[in-house]
Amino acid sequence: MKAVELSKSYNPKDFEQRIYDQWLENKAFSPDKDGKEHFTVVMPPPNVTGILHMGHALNNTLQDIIIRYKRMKGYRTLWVPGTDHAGIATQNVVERQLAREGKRRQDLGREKFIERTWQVKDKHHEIITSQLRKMGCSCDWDHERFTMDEGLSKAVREAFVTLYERGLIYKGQYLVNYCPKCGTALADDEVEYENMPGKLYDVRYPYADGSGYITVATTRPETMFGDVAVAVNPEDERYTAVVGKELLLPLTDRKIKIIADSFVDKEFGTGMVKITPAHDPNDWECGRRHNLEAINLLNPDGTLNENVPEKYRGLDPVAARRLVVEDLKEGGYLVKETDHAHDVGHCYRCHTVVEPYLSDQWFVSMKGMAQKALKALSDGDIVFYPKRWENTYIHWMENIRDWCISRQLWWGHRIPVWYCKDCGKMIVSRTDVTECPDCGSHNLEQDPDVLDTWFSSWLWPFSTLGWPEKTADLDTFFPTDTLVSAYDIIFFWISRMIMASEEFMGRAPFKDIVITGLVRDKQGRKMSKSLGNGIDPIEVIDLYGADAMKFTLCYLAAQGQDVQIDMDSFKMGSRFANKIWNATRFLLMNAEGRNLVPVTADRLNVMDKWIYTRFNAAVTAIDKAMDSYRFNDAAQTVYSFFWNDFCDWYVEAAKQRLMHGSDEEKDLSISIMIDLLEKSMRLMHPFLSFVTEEIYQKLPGTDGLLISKSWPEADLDFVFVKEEALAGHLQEAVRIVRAARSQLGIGPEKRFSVVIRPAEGFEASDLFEDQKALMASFMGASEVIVDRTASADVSQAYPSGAQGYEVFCFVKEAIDVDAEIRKLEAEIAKAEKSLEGTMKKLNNPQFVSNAKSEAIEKERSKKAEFEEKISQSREHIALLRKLS
RNA sequence: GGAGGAUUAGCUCAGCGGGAGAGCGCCUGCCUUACAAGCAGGAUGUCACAAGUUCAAUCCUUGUAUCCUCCACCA
Repeated sequence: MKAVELSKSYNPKDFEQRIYDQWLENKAFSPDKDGKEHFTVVMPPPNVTGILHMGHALNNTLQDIIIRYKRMKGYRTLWVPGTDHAGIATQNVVERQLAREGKRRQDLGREKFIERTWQVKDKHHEIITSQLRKMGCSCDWDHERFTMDEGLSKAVREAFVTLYERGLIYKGQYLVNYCPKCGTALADDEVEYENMPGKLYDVRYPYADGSGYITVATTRPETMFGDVAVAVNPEDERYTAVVGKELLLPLTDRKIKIIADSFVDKEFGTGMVKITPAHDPNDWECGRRHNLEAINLLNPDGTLNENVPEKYRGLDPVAARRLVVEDLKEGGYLVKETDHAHDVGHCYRCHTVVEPYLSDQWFVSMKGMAQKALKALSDGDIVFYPKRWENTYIHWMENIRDWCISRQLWWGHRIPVWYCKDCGKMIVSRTDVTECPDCGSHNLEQDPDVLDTWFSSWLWPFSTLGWPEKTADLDTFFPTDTLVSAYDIIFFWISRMIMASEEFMGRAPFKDIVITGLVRDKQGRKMSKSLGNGIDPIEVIDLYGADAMKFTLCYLAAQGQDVQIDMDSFKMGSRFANKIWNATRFLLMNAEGRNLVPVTADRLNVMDKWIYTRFNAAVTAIDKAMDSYRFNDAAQTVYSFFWNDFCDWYVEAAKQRLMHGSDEEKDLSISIMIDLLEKSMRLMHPFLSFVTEEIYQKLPGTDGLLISKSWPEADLDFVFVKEEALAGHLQEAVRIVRAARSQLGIGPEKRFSVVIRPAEGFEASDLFEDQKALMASFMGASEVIVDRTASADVSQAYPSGAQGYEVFCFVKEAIDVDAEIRKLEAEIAKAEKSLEGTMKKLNNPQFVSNAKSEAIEKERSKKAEFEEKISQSREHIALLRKLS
């Protein structure tokens, strides 16, 4: 045959782009119409605010590996790609742009602002999808979705209106987390708490009747203008007498009462708490229990409003606090200030301090949905990998609170609610409303707010497949199978998808939930834009290639543990890809002019049988690893099979036959290796997609694309347990001689003869005899003699050995006798120590009666081994002594 | 306050109830007609600490220490 010649070095840039285009042209990512079962993965949609980072690379690598594996296994695989409009985050990006131009969003107006945001979306979308292509993601672009495209917008409305009709969505005035900078409400889990230094102020509130005063402790004195009561614990005997008395609120002329409420901690501060319902969640609850008014002190921009005395109006809370403290001090109200570190909520997008803020918002009632979501887990409909995340999920679901879904933003899905400005009617509708159904007025106004971003992404597993329409896709590919995500969005996204799916589809959206770790830098810090410690996947691809990146990430992705990497980490994948390239290059060179023949079991020698056995073991191990999402195990198996077994041992051994064999032997040898290479490409394709595809297409006898070929299922006809063990002995003998050579400082150019003396009944004696030539070449020996009777003059040689045989290297002149004797003595000491441990076990009657029989058997063989080692070494010492 | 994770070679990390592993780094020798991004050989560990369970513990249990993450509360 005429073989293709590979370029001298591995250069992924030469083919990665071309291969990806080829996959696209051949529609290789489309679900195969004839497959057996479906297998669906939906990609967690990246935000269109930025570009993909290493975390995305890890996620998408694992998804791609799963998808490619399942595709080769014959499933109808669909991987749905897409992006998320990312409400606040994207709006912030645009607002920052505007700020640089000295403008605010109000200067543009809603329509123009949204238009501009779409441009930002388009730009980032372009970058993100090109990154995914460069990574080699085999997602079906025909199924790509965006959370704000037409179909998904329809799904959002359907979900909103349906929930409203089911009484699960309501509107009301509540205390919500509010970011003054973003100008919008936030959900509870969008607030990040950070411990900050602060002060605790003890403030005197005088009794209204002038009979003295009480002292309250507060960290936020500026909110005192919203105080409507002071609370004490009903069981606090210190204060039972004063409950009900009136106080005069300092700096104002307002009177408030002392009330009793059990939420007050007697131990904290003075045991007296000022109640400010509009500015503290606990106070809000307390106020509701006691029917107290809530006085809102804040404007939407976070400054103090007309409900505070004039001199404080318009100030931001920090400035107001300073002034209030000053005035309290002056009025003699401030008793003391103490340092008090406490957690302060910050906006998860812009990191501004979040204020509790009283406002009209829309909420989803969550308790009922959480119950169903919990049941999905307990029924085994969903399974977390690793399992420990189930606790996190359960805890969150059991403590769930209603979800604030309205956002005072412009970028997002407009809330599908209209208000009639004439009769005041509220209309919740799936379609746009232009006429009031009650009074017929056309004077309608849509709710100005948009929905939380997650209100669209929680529908992702079915909205992307066409819901609420009954589409063929939905019918075929839903429910999806595996979701791969990092743990930081279990609450935001995963939990809510499960709830939405249970609510709207009546079942879980996916079965397996694979939680990956976070990607960190070498200092263990999370990679982030602000720290500037992120690694751009494209940089990695440019330097090492996509396969190097994929393989390295997979190799490091152990069981949801965080991975710490830097640019150099990817060398490992790069070296491996290079190794594959070069092994192929060598084999193709040797295939030149040869006839490829069918490989049948009866024509195989012991090394052939060994490598086929190893191959099948690798297949089995990878199947097992993939079934439990142990990606690193799979990657390690691939690596050690191809590099250590195939290249280092098998191909090296085959060189003998290739160089010195008959034509027939050469044909057989190269045929076997090409066969194994072809199978290896299939085995490795999920992990190193580009280089395996490129090579596969150049192998003789292949046609079509590797991506669409079948997985190399384990072949029991090519598993040879006995030969595997025999080949192991051969390798060991080779290692012994190589080690001796290295230790004695004998260069590779120096040849010497080797005598192997097998013990009686040693199982590999015949093999050694048969494979003398091969062993000699591995050992660099001038000749190998297998001599059962030790007729050679062994006393002139360097002695060594293993269980079952001894090895004598005829290199008398190189031996430092004293050093070698010391070494052997050390080995004897070590073996004696091991023997002691083994004997302790074997002499222990409880071990013999309780331990598993394999364990006992193993100890017995260890005993024999150690004993042989000791006696062998003693003999060798004696031999060495004769030399000096 | 609650929950979870980590602690194994110089570094990054696998692993496992029965003789301690990988990659990188390091040392020695090799450009052996695929690959120096390579080949061969080698050194390095009280598997955090302490108790317990077990015939047997790096692995299971409990406690301790250090580090990290999440949740809740914080007047």
